[in-house]
Amino acid sequence: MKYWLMKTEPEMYSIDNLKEDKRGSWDGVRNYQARNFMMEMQKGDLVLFYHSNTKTIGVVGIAKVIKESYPDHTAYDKKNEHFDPKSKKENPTWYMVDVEFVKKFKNTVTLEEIKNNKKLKDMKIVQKGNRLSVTPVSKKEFQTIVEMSQ
DNA sequence: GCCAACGTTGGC
DNA sequence: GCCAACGTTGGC
Repeated sequence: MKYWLMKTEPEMYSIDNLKEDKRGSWDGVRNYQARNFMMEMQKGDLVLFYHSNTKTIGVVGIAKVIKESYPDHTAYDKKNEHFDPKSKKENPTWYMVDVEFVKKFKNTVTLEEIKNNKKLKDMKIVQKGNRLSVTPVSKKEFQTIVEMSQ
């Protein structure tokens, strides 16, 4: 089993939205590296749910992959903000996965706390200038984050 | 295939 | 709202 971190802006879609919906499709990813990571995801993989671009930045909870990558249909929809004319149904450019709500942390593990933890210095989100919305996380890093949330 | 211009992301 | 750091685009 693998572990991941996925970023979202809570104004757009927060952990509370996922909790309410129980499950959600992670569509709209239009970055090749992030897409490639999504295509590696397997059913049962766990995801650190990260809030960016907000007051309290950090990991707010856990989600689980329940459907492995499949073509992102929002790329074909002209009215969708993520429409991409280059993505063809015969040969899709973009993919998405489905995730399920697992838990919301009692305490958000903030970016500041992550930065201050030497064990987490290799995480992509603490390295400067990283803008990837989907990144792999090691088992150790995942467990450390979970411990920090308690 | 290079690279300048432009757009986006995301922390502050 | 600013701006640094990237990714993407398009002219040559």
